[in-house]
Amino acid sequence: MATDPLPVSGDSLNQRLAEKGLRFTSQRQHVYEVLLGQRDHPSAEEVFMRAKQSKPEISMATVYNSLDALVKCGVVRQVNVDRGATLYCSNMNEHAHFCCDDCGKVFDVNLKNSPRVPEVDVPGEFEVRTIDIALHGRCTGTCEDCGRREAHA
Amino acid sequence: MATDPLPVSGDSLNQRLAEKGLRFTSQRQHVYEVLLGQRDHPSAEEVFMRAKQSKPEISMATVYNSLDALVKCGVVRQVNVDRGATLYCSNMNEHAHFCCDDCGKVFDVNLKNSPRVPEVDVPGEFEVRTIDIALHGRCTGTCEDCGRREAHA
DNA sequence: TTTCTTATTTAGAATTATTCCAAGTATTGA
DNA sequence: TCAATACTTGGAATAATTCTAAATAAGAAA
Ligand SMILES: [Mn+2]
Ligand SMILES: [Mn+2]
Ligand SMILES: [Zn+2]
Ligand SMILES: [Zn+2]
Repeated sequence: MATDPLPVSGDSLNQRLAEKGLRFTSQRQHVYEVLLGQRDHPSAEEVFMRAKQSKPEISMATVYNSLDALVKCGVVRQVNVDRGATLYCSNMNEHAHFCCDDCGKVFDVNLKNSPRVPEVDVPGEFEVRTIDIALHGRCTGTCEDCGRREAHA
Repeated sequence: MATDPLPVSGDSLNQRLAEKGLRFTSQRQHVYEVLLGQRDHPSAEEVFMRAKQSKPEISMATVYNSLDALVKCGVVRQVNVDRGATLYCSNMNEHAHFCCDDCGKVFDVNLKNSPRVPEVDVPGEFEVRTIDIALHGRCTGTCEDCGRREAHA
């Protein structure tokens, strides 16, 4: 599916961070660029490995910090689909996630137009901010990884 | 919200397990009863503590095994809302989860009638089996725990 | 029943995922 | 330019889950 046509970048990221009282740093920018560079659903560990390629001195702690900062300022979302590591998604369009229980890969799926968001009966004492929709099942197509539960993407 | 009016029990659990080639054991039954006895959203650790009260010899590994077995045979669902431990829900009615980002508690919320399930555009190569809907926000009501992120329920 | 086969349980070790820490460094704003 | 504070870092610590190998229980067959 189409990913965000307007990913935040440069000064814009700076602003987004500032709005939340967070500072703009080269590490945060770099982590964000890593996410934009390959728009799949990597774990913190995977982001760390990609980030090190062009910034070998970055630390795991900073990757976690940066991911948290990016999530807080709304340019990245967390994806929790199973018992494994949290994944990160840089597509901020409204979409759901399909997770293959067989190969573990996560894919974006579009929500159909109209009432995009499921109609929920939320008691008054709850203030809803975000809604995460996760579909589970199997990818039946040409997934060469299906069958082994290791390979994530 | 109302929890499942027909929780599986006794022979019925036996059958459900058998259908999946799993054996009925006193541990699995006990773990299931623990979940039915307090229908909130405990973590494996929490289930372990509750289970030990009336069956002190049960082990953590068995709790994980039992929870997995119960999930596999469809009488319990897993709930993954954040970076923390996986939670377990014994309410098998169709419902969504509200997770308070402040106090961490998870509550069941009803999906409105009509198209209960969100309309998603799933590419042909995916076979959807289950859909999980998680709402995030804050409980604004009389939550005495709100403000500290420890206490889960 | 008795026996055989295989699944399950158990305690504890091992792994994985994430958070915490203390010291040095960068950023902000006065 | 300086002080205050946020951020980064490597490594230790913790939390969550999985793995292991030996003992036990369950189901099927005889
Ligand atoms: Mn996504
Ligand atoms: Mn529930
Ligand atoms: Zn697959
Ligand atoms: Zn709350």
